[in-house]
Amino acid sequence: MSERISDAEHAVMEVLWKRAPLTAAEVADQVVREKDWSLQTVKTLLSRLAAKAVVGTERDGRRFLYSPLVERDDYLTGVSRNFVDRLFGGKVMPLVAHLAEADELSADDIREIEELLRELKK
Amino acid sequence: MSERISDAEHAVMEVLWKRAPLTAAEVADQVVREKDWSLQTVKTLLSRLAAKAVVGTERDGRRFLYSPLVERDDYLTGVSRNFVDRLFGGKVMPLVAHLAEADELSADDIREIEELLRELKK
DNA sequence: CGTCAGTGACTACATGTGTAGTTTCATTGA
DNA sequence: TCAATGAAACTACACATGTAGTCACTGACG
Repeated sequence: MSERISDAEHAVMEVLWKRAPLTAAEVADQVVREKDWSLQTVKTLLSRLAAKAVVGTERDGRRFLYSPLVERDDYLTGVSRNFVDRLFGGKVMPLVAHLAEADELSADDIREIEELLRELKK
Repeated sequence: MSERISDAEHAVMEVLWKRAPLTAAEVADQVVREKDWSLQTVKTLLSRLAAKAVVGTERDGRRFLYSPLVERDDYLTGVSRNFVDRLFGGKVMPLVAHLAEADELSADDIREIEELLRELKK
């Protein structure tokens, strides 16, 4: 049932996942380093996220402090699963195979992943 | 510049990637096994894909035959790259690590991926 | 030859998304 | 005290998307 987070909203979430709580202005300051958006745009996104209960608000005098209510990890798990399901029939192997074939994996990547898998088996 | 393919459109593409060219009715027949859509819906999706030049049309009497103009592999590469870039800073390792931590990888998966990586190094 | 079924073309319409502008209200500095 | 400032709330608006409905045409069948 977890609410959908759009691309633009995601950029805002990344800021809050780094540091929170923040005011809208502080979030906008950070977001603007990446995206060329106006303060109003960021505020709209924050409102939408709050409406979806993906971020929480806490009154601080006349303004709000925003904090994520969803863990970044949980979010990533959700979208990753969805992604792998939709595009690779739910199997991770074809995804890795595809990335490998498409030369998206460097030798370093391969070594790191092998290392990781070795750890996992313990 | 490659045109965006929406989720619903993607389901249609999967059918055409399996076999093509097909008529709209044939595509719909296949799609309906997965999604509970009407023939009209599938036709709309085909039109939109054709408008975006993601599928090509060839007149066959009074109807059309549809074929993909985009390779499945190229499409997958595009979306995978985009996905990994947006969510994992362009690195595949964190993605695999994440899936692993989230217990999305079975022991079989791990073995298969190791096998694949071993092959790659040759 | 007239009718019907199948086909593409066009239309529809609610909701989501990107991207703000405008309004209203309270606080604070002069 | 009063005006300017800054914050949230509300409004806007075009385009994308999911999900069809309707229309007009044409060829096949009786």
